[in-house]
Amino acid sequence: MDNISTRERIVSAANKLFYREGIRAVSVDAVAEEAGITKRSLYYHFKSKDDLVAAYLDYRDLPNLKAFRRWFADAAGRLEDRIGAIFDNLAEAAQHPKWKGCGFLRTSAELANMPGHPAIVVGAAHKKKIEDWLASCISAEGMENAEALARQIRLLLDGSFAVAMLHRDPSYFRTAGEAARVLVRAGRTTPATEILA
Amino acid sequence: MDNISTRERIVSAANKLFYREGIRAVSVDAVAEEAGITKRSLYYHFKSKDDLVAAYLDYRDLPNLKAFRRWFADAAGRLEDRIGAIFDNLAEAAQHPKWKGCGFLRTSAELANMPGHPAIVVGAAHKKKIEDWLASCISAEGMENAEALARQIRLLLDGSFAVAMLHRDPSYFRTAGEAARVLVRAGRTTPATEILA
DNA sequence: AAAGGTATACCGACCAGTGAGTGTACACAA
DNA sequence: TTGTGTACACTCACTGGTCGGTATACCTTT
Repeated sequence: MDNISTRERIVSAANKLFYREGIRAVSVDAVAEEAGITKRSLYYHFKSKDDLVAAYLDYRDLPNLKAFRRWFADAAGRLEDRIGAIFDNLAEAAQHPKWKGCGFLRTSAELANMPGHPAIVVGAAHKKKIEDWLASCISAEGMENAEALARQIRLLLDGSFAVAMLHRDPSYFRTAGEAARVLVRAGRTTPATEILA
Repeated sequence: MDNISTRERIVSAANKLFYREGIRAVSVDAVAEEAGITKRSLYYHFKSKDDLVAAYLDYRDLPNLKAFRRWFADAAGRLEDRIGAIFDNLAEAAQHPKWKGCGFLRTSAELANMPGHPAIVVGAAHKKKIEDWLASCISAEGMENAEALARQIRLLLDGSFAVAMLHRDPSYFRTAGEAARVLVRAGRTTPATEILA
């Protein structure tokens, strides 16, 4: 078996550097140094940089999902307000000076020329989880068009990640939150067949 | 004066390679070779790779804007249908095997660790232009909440770029287009103060 | 019109540094 | 004694960027 704590130190170092600088901008040497080991030891735990990148995203998967769930659970009001709260919390988080957008989206953008890359698989799975979770929240409220609505909200989510990062302006999250509220309300009063294409 | 045609050959080569592979994945040597010149000559026309990257995005600015304007102008129906047509055309374009998402967004994601990078400035300006143009289209229809609505639609636009690329699934453009239609309709029946935060 | 100067546009060769990934040896624990 | 985990030293291709030099064209000045 692996020495867990070393492996975790490596992934944590990778998370710090890859999120801050990007994938190709960070060398394996830099990750090893940040983790306080040699590169050769890193290659004992990971068979390639590509695998390390996938592990980096995997490392972010659960904490991310949990934050979303918490924000939603802690919010009061109707469904649209609780979904809106997710965007408000994101706007808050994006004010932190170390915030650099969504690691999953940034990585997938950087590796867009390698479709089957393990990190892209992890990233796509993460985003699907978010979408599915949103759909479950919506259908728990008795709405029938949950999947379509969840997709639309997810589009606003990822759109605000991209735009807030580009302009370094967290207020786009609030704009997106408002749009999400409108969509939820519209979905409640309109039959699903009109929302779908 | 510069020899225009050489400079243009360089930018065109940069466009081809940077869009296909990403910024850091493409060396200056590779661009020079694609342009059929030596690296030394490339550095005669551009003072650094960073400048070349900015020129690459600048090269995409106008054609992109024109496509959007054309799609909107050629579409029939009400405002929501003409805006929806943009998304439908994007869905169409994204089916092309060479489609790799939005070059502006991908570049800004890759260079997110260099906020003042000339290419990011160009990218942000391009996206602002799109947003402003959308707002002008909306207010031309006599709607008062044009800026807020344009922002929301732009969020859906960039969101679908990111998501369609991640999953390699152009259908997200159509989902986003449907959401945009809903937002336009809601904006017509609701006073602006309720749309804004 | 000849001579000289200057700016444009290009190239081959090179530099110091960095990239991902390896071969081998050594320490420790079961 | 066998397997796990770590380190040093290494390969070799490639990186952005630069040096010195050349061919051509145009613009003066005589």
